[in-house]
Amino acid sequence: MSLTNILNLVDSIGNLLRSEEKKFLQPLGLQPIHLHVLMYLSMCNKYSNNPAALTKYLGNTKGTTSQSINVLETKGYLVKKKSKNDKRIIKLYLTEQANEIIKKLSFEDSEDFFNDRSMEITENVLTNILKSLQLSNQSMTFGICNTCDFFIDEGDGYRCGLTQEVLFDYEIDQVCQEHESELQDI
Amino acid sequence: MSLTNILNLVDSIGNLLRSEEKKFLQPLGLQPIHLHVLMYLSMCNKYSNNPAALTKYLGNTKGTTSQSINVLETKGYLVKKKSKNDKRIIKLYLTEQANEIIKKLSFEDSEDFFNDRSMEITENVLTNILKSLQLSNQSMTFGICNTCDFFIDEGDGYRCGLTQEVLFDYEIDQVCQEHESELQDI
DNA sequence: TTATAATAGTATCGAGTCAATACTAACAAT
DNA sequence: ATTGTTAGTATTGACTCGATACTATTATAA
Repeated sequence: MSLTNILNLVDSIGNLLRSEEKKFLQPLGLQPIHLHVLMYLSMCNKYSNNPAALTKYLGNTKGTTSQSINVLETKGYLVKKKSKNDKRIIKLYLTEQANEIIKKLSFEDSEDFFNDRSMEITENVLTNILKSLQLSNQSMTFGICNTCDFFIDEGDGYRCGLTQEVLFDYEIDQVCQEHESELQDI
Repeated sequence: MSLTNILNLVDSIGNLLRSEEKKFLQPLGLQPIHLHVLMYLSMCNKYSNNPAALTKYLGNTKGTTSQSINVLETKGYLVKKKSKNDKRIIKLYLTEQANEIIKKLSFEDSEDFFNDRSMEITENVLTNILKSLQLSNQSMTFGICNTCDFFIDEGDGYRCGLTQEVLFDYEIDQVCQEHESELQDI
């Protein structure tokens, strides 16, 4: 019942998932890194779908990230658009072709080995482990929008306290690179 | 509170751990795959410390595994010994140099955000997720010796029901490539 | 208003991983 | 003996990744 045990389990599950991913990606001519890029872009919000955020998320150099993006662009999985506010920034958008791949790889939640309470506890424990790892490594600050300290519920809508922009319903579950929060008690 | 949420958390924690691993390995001139090999060899039992088991565990081809092992041998992290029973099989043993690296990367369990019951539930849920993934993919059968259906507790000692060999105390917590078990109820 | 610095991203090259293929050696089976 | 299977190695080509050097845009400062 130790943190080490849990992290070893996380690692084992991760190894298995990656091993299965590989078999799926092989016929498509894609590498694991490319799938990570697609998955990230499918989760992230409008402040976070650029090469710099990807670089931070993946832990690679920006040159490497640039190459990964080019491969995906050439193969038709994403398109680049220059940001209007800041012409240095490039926004990345997934194509329908990419969305189909992501759909195939998402898990169906049909199987219910576990009761809801167990799932809830597991989710809380893992969330806190993730947060504390992020804190102790000071490296990554990614998180879900509506769990952020800057998130504001105005009753008739939502707002980001950092950018002061209004948030649409579909945006509040997305991953943001500017995410900040303290640990929760459980 | 869904399986998908939990698997996404597992993936995020995995990404973060790998990202941190990379920073640690860079100065040593090692790649992530090499650390996975070392970690596996530090956990596995005497039936599982050979290139074929590593190939199955890592999901790579045996040629690729052979190369990874050669790098680690050249750099002094492991030694090869031919098996006496079957001269085709090579047994892999970690050196002291490798054990030091593994020790540096193991987590200290000091921090106790979570109560024991939460940790226990999390461990059970993750264990069952791992098992069910292994079942549905029919690929990997690795697991801890004493959770195996072949494991026999004889009161005054332990025995493997598959090989019929006596198991020493330190062996019953190791990872085995022949592991088999059904899902637990929780 | 220029300089200067900082930020976002790209291009290129060398080192290294990985898959595919073909190979040797040892064991198994008939 | 033979044929087949299993365990591992060697080689080659495609590709990833990090390092470095580069352009373009924005921010800061004198």
